[in-house]
Amino acid sequence: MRVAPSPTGDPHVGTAYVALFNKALAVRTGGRFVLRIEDTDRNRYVEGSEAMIFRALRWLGLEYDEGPDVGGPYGPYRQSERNAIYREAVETLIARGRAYRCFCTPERLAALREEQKRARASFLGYDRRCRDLPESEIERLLAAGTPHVVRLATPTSGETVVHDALRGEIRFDNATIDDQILLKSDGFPTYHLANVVDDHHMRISHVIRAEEWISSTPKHVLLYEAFGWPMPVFAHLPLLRNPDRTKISKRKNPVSLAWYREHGFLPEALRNFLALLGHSMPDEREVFTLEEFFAAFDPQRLRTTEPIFDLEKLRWLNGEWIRRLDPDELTRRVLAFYPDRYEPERARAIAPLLQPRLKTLEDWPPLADTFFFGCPDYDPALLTPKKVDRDTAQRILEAAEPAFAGVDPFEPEPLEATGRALCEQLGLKVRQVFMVLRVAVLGSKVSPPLFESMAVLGREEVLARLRAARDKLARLAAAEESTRG
RNA sequence: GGCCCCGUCGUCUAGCCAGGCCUAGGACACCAGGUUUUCAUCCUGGUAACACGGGUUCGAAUCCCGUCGGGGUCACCA
Repeated sequence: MRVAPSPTGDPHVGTAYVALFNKALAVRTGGRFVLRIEDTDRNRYVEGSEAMIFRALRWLGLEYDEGPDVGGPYGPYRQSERNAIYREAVETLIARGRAYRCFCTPERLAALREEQKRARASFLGYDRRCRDLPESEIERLLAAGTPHVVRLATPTSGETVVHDALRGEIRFDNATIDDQILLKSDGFPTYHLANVVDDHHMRISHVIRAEEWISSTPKHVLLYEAFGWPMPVFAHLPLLRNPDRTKISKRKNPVSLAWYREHGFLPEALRNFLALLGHSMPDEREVFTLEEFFAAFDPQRLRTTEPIFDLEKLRWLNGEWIRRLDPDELTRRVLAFYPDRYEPERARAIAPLLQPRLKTLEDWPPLADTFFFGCPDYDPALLTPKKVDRDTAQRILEAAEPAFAGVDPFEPEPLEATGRALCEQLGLKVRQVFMVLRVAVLGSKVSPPLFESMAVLGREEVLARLRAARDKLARLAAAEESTRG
């Protein structure tokens, strides 16, 4: 089993999806999971993206048994380093008459394509002009150093049958199969050749890849046959979709694995979510670990209908995973996510308070910052919520200061007792009083539980904020007074 | 357009292979209620689907055919 991404930019969520199921089957069957870098297109090569692929797969916990940076018995695992193998393979094919050299220029091919399109030809593809070039002509062109490619000589009649483990037999009329280019004029192989040759040499038993490859699979079958190699098992996973059901794409949906990491998604949640798309657990469980997934993975339970990547459900799942984290672990994740921003001990203290309130790690700062960087400069109007006029708010704040000053120990239970006594004393509703205190102490109408928060802040800080709130209210009153006057 | 794949609530899915247990179950989202100190968590309930048409059968979401719909692919990219 293998995953074979191209180093052409940010590692793609589809790569992780395919990797996950390949790895799952490897784990289930005791096979090996291989990472191969398909870097045969020098134009699309992006510096550094290979390292990003390594990192992304490890981040998700999809370690590979063989790969460019871990080695293995069938390396090298980078196609750009395997050119001699492909050239030899191509020579074999030519010698057997299953491939041929083509000297047509890209310009001629483009013109050909144009013409076929204009004529609404049912077959779009190479017209095989070079397929039966006389030996002498080939010699002459070769001697002249004419650039050329090597093409697969597909049968012109009959049909090629692809056995897809998920979809059964898929039949293709050979007349509709193009004479695919195998070796480009720059000497690099195309995907089709390199993929087949490498899968064979690397002992890949199951080719599990995305649905978009179905239509080129007959070419691969033809290649295996031409080489006389045993056929691997093919299985095509459904393509991940945008909300409009088109193939998942950058414009319509985040596809970069780094994006998910950088936006506070947990690897546990992302891989759990991916596993949910296209495969179901026998007991219909939706939240499960990688290990549980591997243990329960059953190729029979793979689906072929194309799933829409629902970010909302991912966010829900991420929240589930955050809630499952041990508070110590949540703290570690947060500190790693926001390096050097939060004091660790206090972060640990509020972690259990914020835990049920986070969907992603990005939800942390708005709730947490008030515990680290002082009370935010909130709108004084927040101190007079519904059913609380200014005088009442003033009374609450004035009474709160001495009341909380005397609480000892400064912990949630006694603080709450004091808070409730205060309500009684003022003859006000808990709801009203607590909201005013919440805004005064935390600077927001939305916060973790009030008294737990106060305990974390400490007596001095709480009293200071209470005083500041009182001043704020007084200034507001004065301002209104002068406006009126 | 040719070829190919796919079609159960808005979304992810169970059920389909081995037809009756399905007045189609679960989850997300949404709506309503409850707990609560705000928000969230948590709990309860609700709306909501077998694309359509034939056929086979005592009986079809499940098997067959067709239609329609969606998607993929047709590069010296993978």
